[in-house]
Amino acid sequence: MKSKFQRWIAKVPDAKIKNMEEFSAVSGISRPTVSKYFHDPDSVRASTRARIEEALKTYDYRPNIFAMNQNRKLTNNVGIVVPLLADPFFAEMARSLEQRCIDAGYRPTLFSAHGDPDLEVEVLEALRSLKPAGVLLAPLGRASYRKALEKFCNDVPTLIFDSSLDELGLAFVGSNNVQFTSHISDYLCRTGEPPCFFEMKTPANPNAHRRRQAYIAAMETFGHTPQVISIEGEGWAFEEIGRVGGHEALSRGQFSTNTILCSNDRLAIGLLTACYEQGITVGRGPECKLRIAGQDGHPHSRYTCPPLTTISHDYDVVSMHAAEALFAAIDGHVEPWKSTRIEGKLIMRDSA
Amino acid sequence: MKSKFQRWIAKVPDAKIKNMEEFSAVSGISRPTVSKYFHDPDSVRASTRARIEEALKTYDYRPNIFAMNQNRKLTNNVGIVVPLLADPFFAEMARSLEQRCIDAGYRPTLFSAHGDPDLEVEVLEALRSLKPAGVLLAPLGRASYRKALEKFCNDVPTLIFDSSLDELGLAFVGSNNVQFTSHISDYLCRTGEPPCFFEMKTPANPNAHRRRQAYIAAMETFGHTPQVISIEGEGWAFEEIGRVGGHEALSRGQFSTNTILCSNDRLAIGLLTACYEQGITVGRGPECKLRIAGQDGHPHSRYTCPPLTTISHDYDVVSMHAAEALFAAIDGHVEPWKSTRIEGKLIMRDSA
DNA sequence: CAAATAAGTTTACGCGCGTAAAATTTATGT
DNA sequence: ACATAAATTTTACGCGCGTAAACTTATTTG
Repeated sequence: MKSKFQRWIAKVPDAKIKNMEEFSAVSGISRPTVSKYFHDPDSVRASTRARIEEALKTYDYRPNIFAMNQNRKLTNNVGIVVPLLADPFFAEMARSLEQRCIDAGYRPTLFSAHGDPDLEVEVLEALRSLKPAGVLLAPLGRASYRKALEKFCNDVPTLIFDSSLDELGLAFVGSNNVQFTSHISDYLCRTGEPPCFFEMKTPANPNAHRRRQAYIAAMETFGHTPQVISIEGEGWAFEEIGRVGGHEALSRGQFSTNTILCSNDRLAIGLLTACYEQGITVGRGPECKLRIAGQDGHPHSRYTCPPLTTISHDYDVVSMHAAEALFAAIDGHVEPWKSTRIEGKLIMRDSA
Repeated sequence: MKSKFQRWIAKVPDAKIKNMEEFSAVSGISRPTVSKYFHDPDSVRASTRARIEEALKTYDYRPNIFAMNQNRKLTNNVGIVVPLLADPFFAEMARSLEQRCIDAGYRPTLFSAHGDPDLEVEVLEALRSLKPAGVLLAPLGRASYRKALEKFCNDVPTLIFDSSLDELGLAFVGSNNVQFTSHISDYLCRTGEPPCFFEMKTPANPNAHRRRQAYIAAMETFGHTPQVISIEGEGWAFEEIGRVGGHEALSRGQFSTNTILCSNDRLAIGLLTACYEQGITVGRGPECKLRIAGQDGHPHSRYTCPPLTTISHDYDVVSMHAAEALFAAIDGHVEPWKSTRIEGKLIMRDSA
């Protein structure tokens, strides 16, 4: 009866293979072995693998993903969650992480909290039901609901990146914000007047606090008086916040030196616009009134006028460490919680 | 025996509900009815719904998504596919569409082809196995593999947005590129010298061709001689292409008037940088040498120096039409293929 | 070449839920 | 109140695949 079925299929190669049963029939390999093959092609003998792949060419069957994931202890899904996909920094990180997941044989799914903590929690809930093998999470920061995250990390292997929350999850991988700010502060001090620090009073991201502190520490090391300008503004529209806050600070003469280090590039971009709108020239030349620097290496920073001097994340290295740490954990290589912070590279351009 | 089980559960409310069977026991509603409820809460009697939701509060059970989707003719998954998520235009469209899907009760999943046509095809393959109820697809354009897309559209209800490919899919919703270019060309002609047109010779997006043609038509209508500057460059790094191409065109004196209309905002941003680097002032003032305008209403265009005059997509309206057309098709409201093109809004800023 | 080991085959069951059919209960209307 | 329609319950089966156990065949090893 089986051979009869086989022959019938052989006569109709266009016939769609409905399930693994039928495919095992036409490939001549038993279903459990076919199942093993799809779980891990290297787990079957080379000759068996060849026969399966031969049949695969003719009948292009693909196992039902829902039925597969239903019973498997672990799916090969990996969730990538960022606070705001519209921010090119996160878009770039997400792209890089997605590629690494695919290369490692996982199925990445991208989620954005769109800047909304409630949505972040909802996303994690949805993610939970996907039974992911692991999750790469860049939390929203201070606005995140600590308890919900904690609970999630207990249930799902989660690697935290970009901004750290205590010792949550498997590990943390991100940039070394202290080094960022120290390094660029040092550069600014050596090349001109010591910088003021331009930031949001209530930043959306906890890294901002580290940067402010690192700025203050750096200035004291160099024997200068730190000056922090904290502007109003809520949410993730950093450019507009920087522009409006910049106008105010400029009008009130709040900047005590001609050099301004911004907490991040997007804020700097807004400040540059404010300067333009007030007719204030920015740059290193003698005719320029102000030097402005950012932090992040935002994809857009090359194209501001003047091009923005900044200190850039090492996107590739951060994403590599993050992905590899997660994959190691998924493979059972348990390690104690650890924080990895990658140094940034100074990018000298015309703005400072 | 059933009541016994029920009582046992009642004594241990912390016990995790494993499946619908157990949940139906503790809720006192039969499993088929519970199943109906999760498929559509309004399909059960109000009193039944109340009892289920009461139990839901105590036991927080959620149906297994894989088992659900396995047998359902249609899942409630909706795929959103964009050519490049790192482009803020698509990031914004994706965000908007995602929200509309959630509001309509669908489960959106975001995909980006990252500018790579091969990846686009792979994404569609992966999407296929998710058995989506529908897909919102912004194709890569000329580089897309027509046949793969066509096959996909035959199998999955697909709405095409942003850039149209013949009469593919259920329908097309996008911006009216002809109106875009005509409108802003008109504005530029009325307020100064007629514009040259600055574009990529081999654009990544087919809308670029429409815009060039509309520019030429508009110029002829106004009795001016059109002049198109087509620069070299492949891929999606438009800013850099615009900057490098801008330098070349400026050095060679290729611009026949003092006004340049760029094919899109990202190209304009690169050109602005090139102008800055050559010390050429851009803007409307008498001291300015050049006027530059873009097209798209890119999120960043407000923050260039000078702020970029552009014509903006009506993001909200486009995403609304796209989402509603797809949902209507999913609900079985079959309509002949149709193209909807939304007009853009002129945003006058300082650059032109 | 026989023994040992690895890989594949049979058989069988379970996962969690969709869904159909028939029986039963509940709501609706005159 | 009673017939009718609507909703729910029972019962039962199937989806496509994971996976365990016992057995058979193929490959490796000494």
